[in-house]
Amino acid sequence: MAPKVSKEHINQRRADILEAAKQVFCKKGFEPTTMKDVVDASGMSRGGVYQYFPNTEEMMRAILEDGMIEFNHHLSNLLSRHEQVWHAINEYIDLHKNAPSDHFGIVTYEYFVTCWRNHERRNYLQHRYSFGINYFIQFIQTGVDRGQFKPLQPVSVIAKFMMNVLDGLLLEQSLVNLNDQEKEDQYDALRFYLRTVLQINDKRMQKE
Amino acid sequence: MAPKVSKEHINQRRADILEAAKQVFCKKGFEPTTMKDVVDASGMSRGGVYQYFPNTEEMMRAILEDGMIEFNHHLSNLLSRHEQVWHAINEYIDLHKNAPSDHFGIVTYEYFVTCWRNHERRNYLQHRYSFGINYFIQFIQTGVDRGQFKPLQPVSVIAKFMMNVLDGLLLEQSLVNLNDQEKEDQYDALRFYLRTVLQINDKRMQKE
DNA sequence: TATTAAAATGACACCTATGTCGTTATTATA
DNA sequence: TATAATAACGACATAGGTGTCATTTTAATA
Repeated sequence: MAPKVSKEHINQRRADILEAAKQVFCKKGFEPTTMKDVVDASGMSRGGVYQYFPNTEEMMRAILEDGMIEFNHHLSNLLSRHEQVWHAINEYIDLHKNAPSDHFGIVTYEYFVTCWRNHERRNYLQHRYSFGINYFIQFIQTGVDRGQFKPLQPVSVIAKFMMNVLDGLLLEQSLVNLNDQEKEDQYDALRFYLRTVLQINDKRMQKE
Repeated sequence: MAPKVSKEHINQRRADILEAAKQVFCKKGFEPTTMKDVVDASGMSRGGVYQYFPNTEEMMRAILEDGMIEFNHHLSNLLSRHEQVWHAINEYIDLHKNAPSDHFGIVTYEYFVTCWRNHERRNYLQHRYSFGINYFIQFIQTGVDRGQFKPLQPVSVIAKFMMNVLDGLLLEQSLVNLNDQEKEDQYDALRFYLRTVLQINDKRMQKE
């Protein structure tokens, strides 16, 4: 006989569980969250949840994947939408700056900061990291190709530095008390570095 | 009657437990480490360890405090040892760069990255953060006072940015595969930013 | 050497999460 | 409407960590 429920139903169920899991993660953090927590939050039965995910690790991974897809969707065509690459970079930075202020960002850090003791998790982080770096490299290289940047350091070094700073800022915002001005100042400092090291070619650009 | 053992004995015992705890932390990470782990690693009895520390949180805190004292010891008189503040900053950066490569650095991050769900831990991080920032501010301000720097951004902003970058680099080194050259490049990028934003006044300094 | 404060021991009862599995409810097909 | 595949349920046995406490050992003093 054919399968018992529709694909949509399965997907919905899965999404419900992930929604519940994300809520618990945001409230308790990743490590302390137990399968029991998610079961309770989802309103489903123990066996029911286990049918979809064997542990919180898989749930987290699934949430991250979904988030990645959404993030890429936001960024799609970024470079083709801006003649000035510097504007594209600023849009990226702004998107980063205005990330949702739930705890999920910091929970993601918690998840990755422990990857040194989990091979699979480490590989996954490495993959994400490379992806992010390549994104930035592509940005900068496009600026160089269009004759807008004349970088004083290797493009890959600048890309890594940018990523490092952005990650650090998200962390900093979540953990220590920074007011809006201090936050803005830090992003300004990043822009200052980028403007300087990229030697942006257009006078108009340097103001913003 | 007088107390049963000497102060030295108590301190030694305490130090032994912390040594064992640190080893377990480095091997397993902070969260997964149980009191049982530390008891087993220390070779003491359950009750014996509990007489000194009620949980792993207190152990971690004690280890951090000891480390802080040692770090300050390394840095003592840094500013008075260098006429050129830029050299002092570089010594600081080098000390950071050559931090021991055991896992304790990253375990410390794990500990602090979860502080948003633990008030006491958060206060402690805030205290540490302020301390670090003030250290950097003092550096830069001294350079300004000595007429060596002409910063293009507020001193406190530069200090925070520097701290952010250094923290990020430690994290990056621990989690993703960076070879020595890439690592060096990232520290160079930080120095590039600092040289530029501080407008170091002495031509000789700008080379190194 | 005898005394005694307290350091150290380890067994114990309690608690909570885990993963499984036999049973029940559900729904797409015949 | 009957049926059969399977989604969903929830009780259960297991495992491991926790904090305590009565008991034993230790070493500074008298």
